[in-house]
Amino acid sequence: MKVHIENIGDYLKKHEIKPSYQRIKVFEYLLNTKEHPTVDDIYRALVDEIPTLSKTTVYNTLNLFIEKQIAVVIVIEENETRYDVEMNFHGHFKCEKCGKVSDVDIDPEVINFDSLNEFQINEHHLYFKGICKDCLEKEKIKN
Amino acid sequence: MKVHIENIGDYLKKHEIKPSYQRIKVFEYLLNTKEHPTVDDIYRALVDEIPTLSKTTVYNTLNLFIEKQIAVVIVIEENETRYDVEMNFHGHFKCEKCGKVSDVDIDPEVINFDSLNEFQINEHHLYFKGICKDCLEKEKIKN
DNA sequence: GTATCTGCAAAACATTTGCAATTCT
DNA sequence: AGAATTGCAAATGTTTTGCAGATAC
Repeated sequence: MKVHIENIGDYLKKHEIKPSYQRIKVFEYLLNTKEHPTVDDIYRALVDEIPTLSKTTVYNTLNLFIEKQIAVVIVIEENETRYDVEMNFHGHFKCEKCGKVSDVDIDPEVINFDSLNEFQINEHHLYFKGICKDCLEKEKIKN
Repeated sequence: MKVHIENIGDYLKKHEIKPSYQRIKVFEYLLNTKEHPTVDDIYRALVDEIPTLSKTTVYNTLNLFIEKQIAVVIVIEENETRYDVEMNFHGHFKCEKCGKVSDVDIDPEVINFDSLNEFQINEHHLYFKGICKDCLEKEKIKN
């Protein structure tokens, strides 16, 4: 599902982003995790490896990625801004029990409603909330 | 498109909400406007009529509406929490030019993807961004 | 050596909380 | 009077900004 990227430095350069150590690490983390992390998740995941890291740099880096269109913001809940580097068309599901956010494959053809014809659509955001498989099974076992 | 409600006081009572003046006015505003307003929009719209109104009350009121399930939060963008009292299944479109948020009719049947089968879905949120009809026409006229 | 990038501290916002005053019945 | 509601002021949390020092080419 995730984009395959040979070399992060080259990928950043291709998108006019100078590949600093911090930027490579943030991008690498976004690429390797499936958690659609928040700024705080990213910061906490990297601060051990980069002890001087600041949240400002994480913010700067993410805003740059978004400007250069190699990442998108996903906001499933208020007060919880998450980031995604998977740029293919897909939806997101958030489990209300465990809080995990998963990707959902969606055929873009399906989202061609008549009611959208009057608009020029630039972005689709499809969010679903509920209970994930794992949490459903855990509940079954309990009962 | 909007729900038809005879009497807001009775409607609030039916949902176990004591119909104070502030609550009636906030609900009335949500019902009559199509703008999917933010807290600030609501506050600014009502403060002339209710000069003692505070944002805290608007927040309290909206949180109560959400708890009692007569309103929902819509978050199309980070840092922009909006509210909607239309509880039927529908999507939202936000114009990137004029900032207006419109309702989008969607057949719920269409949103039955195989990829969602492994989840128990409790909420759907469908957001679209782009340029609205009016802004597209304004651009045409300019050129 | 000059541009850029990083990260601290402070500022800017949005939302929540504690609590005292007000209102409603 | 008693219970609920309102709204001020302060607290909290998130994101942005200004700027000085560090880093890279």
